[in-house]
Amino acid sequence: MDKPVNKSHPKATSAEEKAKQHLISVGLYGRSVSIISNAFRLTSIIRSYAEKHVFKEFNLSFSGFVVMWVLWVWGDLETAKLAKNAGIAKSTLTGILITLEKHGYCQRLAHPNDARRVVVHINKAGEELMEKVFSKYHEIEDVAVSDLTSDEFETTIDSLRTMLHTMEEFNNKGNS
Amino acid sequence: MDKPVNKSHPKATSAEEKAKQHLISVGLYGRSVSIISNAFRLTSIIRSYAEKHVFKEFNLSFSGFVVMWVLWVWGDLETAKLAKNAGIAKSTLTGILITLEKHGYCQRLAHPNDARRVVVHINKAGEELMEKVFSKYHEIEDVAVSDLTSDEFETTIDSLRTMLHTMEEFNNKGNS
DNA sequence: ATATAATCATTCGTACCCAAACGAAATATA
DNA sequence: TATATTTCGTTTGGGTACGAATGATTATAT
Repeated sequence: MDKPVNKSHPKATSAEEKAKQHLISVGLYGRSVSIISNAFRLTSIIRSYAEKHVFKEFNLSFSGFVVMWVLWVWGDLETAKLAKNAGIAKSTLTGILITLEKHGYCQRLAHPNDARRVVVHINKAGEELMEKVFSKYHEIEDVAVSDLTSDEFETTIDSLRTMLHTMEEFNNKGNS
Repeated sequence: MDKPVNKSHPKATSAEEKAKQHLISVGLYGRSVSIISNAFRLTSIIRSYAEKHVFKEFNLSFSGFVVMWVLWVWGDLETAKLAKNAGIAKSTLTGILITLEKHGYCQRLAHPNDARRVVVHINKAGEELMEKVFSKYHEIEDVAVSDLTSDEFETTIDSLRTMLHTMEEFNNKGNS
């Protein structure tokens, strides 16, 4: 799967190079641009590809997939935790759950002790869905990393975890 | 800015570990999950942080920022190219341009030779906006990479470029 | 020259997305 | 035991987000 260690550096896309030149001209260029904006470009492409070639046939949006993914991994969850883990606002979740329930993938249940709360339960159809959809989606992930060397692969896993950790802490400081 | 070379491997978040265990239990775990889903989590956090702490005060959505960014870097552009470079559908761009024009950041001009086409021009107010907004946004990018070692930094730039290139080619094969 | 086809941006319908306002229910205070 | 206060999910309103249909304009064929 992984390539051997020696490899030349990949060239920047024309968009990346154009942006760099412009930023230099206005005195705002910094190297972190190359990491973060390429991360955005990459996730954007993977997302739209998955939406078109995997999720569409199951009447699933990307966010619908993420919500189902969280339910699949964590099991029954209250809406507040579900929204947080899925990275969306709880008001957004309401609409997504309506869509998911319509297709029978999950259902809202009353909380046994607290009539304000709602527990979301993944249905049998939802579990069967996720086994099919995730394995198809995962094929795309495998394609995305298929040209990385072993060293790049391992280092990039570490880097993304580190950046994620840094931003989560940075984010929490502003909300406390 | 960059850290020295020696560093321990960062731990996976509880969400990543939980997901891994579940995927192993259903026989669907692959290592690429750790890269791509963490990339999604990272960009999602950066995006929402920037929306809340940078873009909001300028009446700018994330997509509005990206559209302005493309105009800023490339100069006047026809709508089709603008949408493609911004990574959104043409029909989406129409609504975003209405919002951006309302705030005076850009304007639509008639194409000199072809009455069907529309050229989007960045206004003076738009350029001044971008110098302010981009430098603030860029501070977030710098925070995100601030805990990477020099080696991680350089390798991750290469990895992201390679993955981007792989996915762009993969994407083009399906559309030809 | 006139009909047909290709090519534009926009509109439409449906779904997502958030913050703020809302109403119901649980808890704290008196 | 009233009555605030807090804590829930949902609704609302403005703004994306997409594919498909639309209508206007240009290019091409006959």
